Formats: sequence, structure tokens, C-alpha cells
Amino acid sequence: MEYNFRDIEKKWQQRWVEQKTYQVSEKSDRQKFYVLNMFPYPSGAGLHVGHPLGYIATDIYARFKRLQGFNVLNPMGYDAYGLPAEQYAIQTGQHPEVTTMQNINRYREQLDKIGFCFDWDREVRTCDPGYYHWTQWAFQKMFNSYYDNDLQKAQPIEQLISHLESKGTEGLNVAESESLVLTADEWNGMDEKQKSDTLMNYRIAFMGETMVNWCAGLGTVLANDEVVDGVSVRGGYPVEQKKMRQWCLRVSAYSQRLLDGLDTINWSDSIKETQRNWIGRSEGTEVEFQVADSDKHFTIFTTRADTMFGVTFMVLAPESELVKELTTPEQKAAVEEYVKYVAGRTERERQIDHKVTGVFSGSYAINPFTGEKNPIWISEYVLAGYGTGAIMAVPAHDSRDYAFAKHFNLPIIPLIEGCDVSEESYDAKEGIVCNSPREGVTPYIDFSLNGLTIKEAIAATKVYVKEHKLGRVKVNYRLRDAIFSRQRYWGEPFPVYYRNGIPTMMPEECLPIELPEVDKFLPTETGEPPLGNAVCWAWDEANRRIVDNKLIDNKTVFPIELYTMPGFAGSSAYYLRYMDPHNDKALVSEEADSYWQNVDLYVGGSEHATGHLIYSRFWNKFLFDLGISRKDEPFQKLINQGMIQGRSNFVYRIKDTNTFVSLGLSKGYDVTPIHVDVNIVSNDILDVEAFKAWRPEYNNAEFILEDGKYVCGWAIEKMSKSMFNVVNPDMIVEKFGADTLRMYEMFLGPVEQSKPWDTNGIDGCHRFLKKLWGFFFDREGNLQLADAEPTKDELRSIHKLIKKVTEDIENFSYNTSIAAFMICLNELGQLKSRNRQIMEQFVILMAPFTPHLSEELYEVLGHATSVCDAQWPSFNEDYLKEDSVKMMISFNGKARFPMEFPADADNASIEKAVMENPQTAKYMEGWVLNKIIIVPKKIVNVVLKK
RNA sequence: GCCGAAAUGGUGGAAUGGUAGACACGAGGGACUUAAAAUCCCUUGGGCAUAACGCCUGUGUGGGUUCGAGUCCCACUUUCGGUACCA
Repeated sequence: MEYNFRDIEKKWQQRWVEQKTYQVSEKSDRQKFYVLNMFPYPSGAGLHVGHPLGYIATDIYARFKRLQGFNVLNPMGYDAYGLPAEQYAIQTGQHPEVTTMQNINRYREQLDKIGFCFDWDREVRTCDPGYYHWTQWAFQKMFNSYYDNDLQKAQPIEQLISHLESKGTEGLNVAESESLVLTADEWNGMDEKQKSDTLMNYRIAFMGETMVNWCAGLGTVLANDEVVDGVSVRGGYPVEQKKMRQWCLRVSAYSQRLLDGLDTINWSDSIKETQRNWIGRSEGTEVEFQVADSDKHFTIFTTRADTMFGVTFMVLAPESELVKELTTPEQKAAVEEYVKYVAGRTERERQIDHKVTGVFSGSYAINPFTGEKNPIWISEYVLAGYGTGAIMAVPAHDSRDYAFAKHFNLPIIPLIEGCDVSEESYDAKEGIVCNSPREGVTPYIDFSLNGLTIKEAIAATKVYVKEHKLGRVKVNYRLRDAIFSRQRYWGEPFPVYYRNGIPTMMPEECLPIELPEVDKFLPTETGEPPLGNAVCWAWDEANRRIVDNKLIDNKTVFPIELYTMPGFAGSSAYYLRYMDPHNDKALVSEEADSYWQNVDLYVGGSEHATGHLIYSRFWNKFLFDLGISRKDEPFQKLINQGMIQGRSNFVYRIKDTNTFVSLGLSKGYDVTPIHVDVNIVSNDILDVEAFKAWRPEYNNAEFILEDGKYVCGWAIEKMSKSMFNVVNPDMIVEKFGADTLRMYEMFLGPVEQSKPWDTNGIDGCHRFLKKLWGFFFDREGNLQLADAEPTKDELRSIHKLIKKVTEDIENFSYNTSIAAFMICLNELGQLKSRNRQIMEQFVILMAPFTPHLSEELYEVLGHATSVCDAQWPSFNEDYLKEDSVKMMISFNGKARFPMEFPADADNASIEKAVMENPQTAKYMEGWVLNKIIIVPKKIVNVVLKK
């Protein structure tokens, strides 16, 4: 009887739904296990074979854990807000909700065919009001919180307000945009608007006037991780820097906790390292510089405090507030022109050419160590957003300062003994300090670094600076606050209205504030975001509801925020929502949260390292501070599945003809390689007739064949429609079945590794499943199992498998456990085994990989319950013991011949047997025995000397 | 530039410091069949042999540690990710 995978898979998929096999509840005595995939954005193109890779890996682990007795949560949902749906809406007028729902349905259809054990009752969609209710809610909580640096924790804003009321900013150690100094009287004397503006300096969700990545092509601002190489990740439009009023999240407040938390979680070193770099902690010193002939002063940040004596000029960022202040009247025109030039440069231009540009401000700063007057320059190589936006330049020991000094002919003072700075700067942090101060120069201060190592010099300078109140030790982080508003339609609306220009939160009980309908998805004619097109988008404060715009009177009816939230808003806490997805009273109930805790295993691509995986950790830490989330870190273990690349095929057309020449013969011709649809190529052999039918222009194509076949070339490229190398999982399921697809995707190689999809090898897995089927049934369909007690050989074979598969699944080494299945089945085949007990264990071991087939065979074996509720077999070491062991005899490390010994042979008897073996004498000729090294069950190495 | 990962047959990939190339694909040969499909068996890193199934060589390159190195150490080359005027 044939292995009819179509009927089997259909039958079990139906039964799983009917019997709610995958429904889980937190009301369980069993230990919990939470596995999670990064939920997909449902794109219009549907799933290709690369998408399910991570889902299958997770599914196998989830099923394995369930068989081991855990109560496993394995949910799935959709990250449904996003740009592509909106772009499509702008082009076609189709509402993004309509296309999004279509795409979701298509995804679901495709996912259902692969046989996942998702609990679909827990599905979430970020665009669902019941879901984004809690996104809005969290935003309001962030608005109403500030970050206390002493407690390292978010606190209610009311506490800060009462502090300001009684003490002003005195004794305040909190995360802030800029450090303000206020007395209690000053605070109490402020009007409502001033107070609101001041609090924005402290709120965790705040409105700030900041430099943003403005993408004109998309008509919106973007977060740093959404910009790569100066262009937008989506669409590749140029991005420029622009100062705009935006909602921001004070992610930077959590920098240290985000850094420290990395040590407590089980993620790959490379991802942790990427996050550490992104957070970019740097310990340094802030030093005050007095401006010459003026009472003005400013602060710089440096990690090289040891180089104070080598400063020859100062540099300000062109966007710095200091520029205006320090420019002298004579230089005003030149500086203004330069600032204008820099403003006109896009991010991309700045990144591509590092041109040395700059202008002199006219002012000088007094070096507190040397007393020298250093000219203050303005240059784009200093960034406004990092440190203080001002630096001290030490051209001898910083390559950027060096290039600048060379270009503008500024002095260069070497500070390390023996370093040569005639051609380039000496950036290394090694050597002995000299010229600090220089010989022959009257010391300005009583302080010398000469003779110290750089490390010592940095430490000594820090102490000096602190003691003499010249500055302070400071830790800087590269991590920036996240820009949290987007000028788009298809996102979560802000639950905020403007009460006389003051951003005001709508009452918590009124959430969710639903996304209004608009007739156009483009910005309004006056340049407002798309929500400006909404007719019904005003807040009636008294009646606490949304009303028509026309009613706005700014007395009782006020305008509502037109911005929407960015993509990461909805994806930051979705793992909590899965625990309790239908709760309309809370993000997650205490009961569900304390049972499920956090995600034990998270699987997704490493491209989210500096985006989602930072935001999510931040968001979770905030909720942890609020007592909502139980764990400080949301994802305990992270596996980054590799990308599935495409394997493209090429045909070779001889130039200016319609003749195609096979790969092996193409060298003799002048040919153009042309991508050909991989679906009409099999094992690199082109289906010539299908090719002719593929495109009209190939109707009358001619071919030069080799051995009667047309062999195609191939290359590994990104999987994309334009390369004709997209392989769809539905087609594979249709042809080979879901179990084969699941198995083959895992057989391709380690989950974490990127690899090309090659349909060619799938036959091997399919054949294996057919073979397994053949173990149960003969040609006529009669069950051919024996009820006998298993033999020793059978037991050894299956227990070897149990051991291997159990260990491999724990290590996500799925490809090797599949190999083990194949080996075991071959062994059982050689033993002519049809033992019922053995096969039952085999079927259970296979269940995570091939759930449909395992269910069917489990039923055939006479079980009325699902194989999901079977018990994972445990192995017995006793069965693994062999009667005899084969060992390789080697001489001086070179393997020579094998010998067999009784399993319990001791070293002495092995040595004796080896030395008595006639072959040994041959290899020992001309040598003297030195020693014999015996590696149990592996090798006997006879070490010889002359 | 900096950080990270990797490099093994025609291909995907296996190898707690212990017979390198498991398992699979592909390829070649054979069996069954009128034929094809399906299935099964044999061979398959390279070279030299094939009278003697034996010898040599082989995991990016060059060194080192070790009785023994794909694996550990040092230097280099290449590839792929990430990141970048972050002071």
C-alpha cells in the first residue's frame, strides 16, 4: 500500500482542529514551556520556503517538550501594521486593512498546510483594536513615568512633580533630555504649558524637538535601525537629517540595564556583541573649557583624558547651540554659509565621502592644562547627538583630528615616546606619555603625565580633573532615544489630544482609540499626516468621545494627534499578550503572567538585533518596573535561524540569436546568461518543452545539448521573484507532503546557518518516509508487525536512536538527528525487524518532525489518543553495550589496521593482543617500543622511537 | 577601519583532540520490467596500482603544541554578516 500523504495530512489536520489538540491553558499542574517565533509581517507575496524554517524548528522543539511532559505554549500571530500595505493603498486606493486581511488569510492557509502545533485561539494581530488597546495603554504609562537613576527604575511622574514643587531640580538624579536647573519657586511659578514642556524633559514617552531621519520618499521619519547606508530599509529612499517635533521613547535611560541584562540571557555571542556595540557604552571624562576673553565656557567629552597636553584646536558640531554663541562677528558670514552647506548634505552624502570641511568660529578656548589658546572650529565630522557636540582635537592621536589639522594646517603635538606622526596619527592606546607638559614650556599647572603609560595617564587625569573641578567622569552611551511617531496612516493612533497646545492623554477607560477612516492615505494638502484627512477625529473632552473635526472649538473639543506609532510599537510586548490574548481588562492577567513568566525559547532572524530585540527588551523592562511583567528579560534563549537563499538557474543564449547552449559547451560561444524559472528545471536539467512554453519569445528557441540534455548553470542569490528562484511551500506540500517538507527543511543543515534552498535533495527525505511506511504495510496493505519481545540488536538500535535524537533536539541539531533516523531504519531493515514495540518508539521519536505520519502510524498501532500525548521514550545505557569493540591500531599516530576486542577487555590484555598480532611486527621493524596509548573504544596508539 | 561568524568531495553537510567525508543529493554501473516509473544492490575526495582491495595524498595558506590536529595556539588569505567620522 502506498504512503498516501495527502489523505493522511488532511485527516489529521482536520482532527487536530476538531479535538483542539493544540489548545493550552495556564491552569495546569505541569511545568510550563514557552516557545515563540518572531511573528511575521503578512506581505502580499505570501510565504516562500524560507519563512517556515524557523517555525518548523520551533514546532519540533515545542512538540518534543510536550512529549517530555511540559505544558507548551506555542502561539502565532501577525505584525499587521506596516508600510507595504500602506504604499499599496496609496497606489491602488485599496484600504490597507483589506489587503492586510487578505494576506493574513493567505498566510494562514499556507501555515495550516505545514502542520504546526500553534494554539490558534491565542492568535494576535497588531492592527486589532483589542490588541493595540494595550500598545496605547503602555504608551500612556510611559508618558506618565520618568526614570530614576538612583533606583534604576521607572517611577510615576507624580513623584517627580511633587519633588519639583518642594525642591525644584535639586538632588534630582533622573534620566533627562538636557540637564535643567530649577528652583521650586521657578517651577511653581510656571503656567500649565511651561510645566508640560518642562516635564517632557523627563517623561519616558515624551515629545521632543529632535534631529530625525526624515525620509521624503516615504513621507515619514524613521528610527535609526530603519536607515541603512543613508537610505530607508523599506524602499531605499534617501534620508536626511531634520529637526522636528516628535514623540520619543527614552530608551537611553535603560542603556545600562539593557547592557547588564545581556549577561543573564542565553543568546548567541554575536547578537549580544551587536547589541553591546549598539548601546555603545564608553567611559570618559567631561572637561570644561573657558572661552578666551569671555565669560562663556563649554564642555567636551573625551575618552583620552591623557591627551590634554596635545590639544591644538577645538571642534563644534555645526548643529550645536554653541555655534551661534561662539561665532565672532567677523566670522559670522563664513560660519552661516558653512552651516547652510552642512544642512544641505544628506545623511548618505555624509556617510559616503568623508570630506574634510570646516570653518573657524573666530573664538579661542583656554586649555585648562596648558593655558594655551586653542582656536575653536566648526566641522561636520563632529556629531551633535553624541557627547556634548563639542570635542577637543588631538591630531597626533586621532586620525580624524589629524586629517583636519593637515587640511587646515594646524599644529600637531606628539605625546607618545617614539611615535611618528609625520604621515599619520598614532591612535593606539599603548606607549609611554611624553610632552605632557612639554620641555622648556613653563608649566601652567602643577601636573605631569610624562613617563606614565596611557592607562595610568587617563586614570591620573580623571582624578586631577575631578579634584580641581575642571570636569567630571562621565559614561556616555551611543544608544539614542527612539523616535516614536510616524507620519503614516496604517499604524496605531496615539491616545493623545491637544488641549490648548498641551499634549494630553485621553482617559485610560476610553481606550482603545480606534484608527479613523480616511478617504485618502496620502498627506493632506497642507502637509499634515494622513490622519489629517480623517473627518471624525476630534476629542470631546466632556463627553469623552471622538467627534467630528468641525466641532473643534478648543474649549471642550480639541484636535487629536495626527501621528501614528511606528512598527515596533505593536511588536514590543506581543509575547505577553499571547499569555492572555482575550483579556479586555489588562494586557495580561496576573494569573497567566505568573504561570508563563517569559519566553523560554525565541526563534527569529538576526536582522532584528538592533531593532525589535532592543525595543522589546526596553519595553519589557519598563513593564517590569510597573510590575506587569514578571521577568526583567523577555526572551531567555534566542536562536537566530539562518536565511534561506535562492538557488537560481541560468540558460546561456548565444549573442544575437535565439539559440541556447548547454553549460558544458557554453565556453566556446559568446553567451549571455539568462535567469530561468527554477520550477522548470530539475537537477539542473532544463525541461526544454516547458522552457519554450514559458515565454513567447522562446517559442522557437533552439538548443545545443550535451548528452541529449540541456544543463543549466546555477548561482546562490537572494530568493526573489525577479530571479525566478522562488520556491513556494504549497507546491512542495502538494508534491511531497508537509512531513517531507518539514523534514527536508531541517535536513538541509543547521537551523542557525544561512543556506540555499535546493529542491533537488528532497527525494531522499520523501523516500525515507515511504520506507518507514513500508515497514508497517506490505504491498497489499496488510499490517506486518510482529508482537514478539524485541531482540538485543533491536533494542540497541532503538536506544542508540533515542539517545541521539534526545540530545540533538536539545541542541537544535536537527539535521543530524534525521540522519540518525535513517541509519536506525536501515539497521532495523537489516535485522528484518518488524517489532511492534520498537516501531512504536520509533514513531514517537519521529512525531516532532513528521506529526501527520506519526499520528497515522500511532493510530495503526492501536492507540486512540494523539501521539502528541504519548511519552517521550527514555534510553537505557545497558542496551547500548556491545559484546565486542572494534579498535584501530595505529603506529605513531598513523592508523593501520582494526582489531576486535571483548567489550570488557582491560588495557593489559589489549596491549598483549596488539603486540602479539603478526601485523604489528611488520610496523615495528627498525623501531623500539616507547609506550602504548589506549583511548577506550577508539584507538590503540603504539608509540615507537628509533 | 572596528566587531562577529565561517572556510571540509561535483552539491547540502557529519565528525566530546582519536579510522575525515556520517546522512542525503547528484553521477556511474547493475537487478527487476516488453518499456518507463517505482523499488533494490554496488561504486563514488584525489592520485598510483589493481598480480597482491595495498600504497601515497588530502579539511583555505604558513608555522606551532601533541603519541595523535578539521578540531587547540600564533600569523596570514578569502568569504559572509553587523557597524561606522561615537571623540
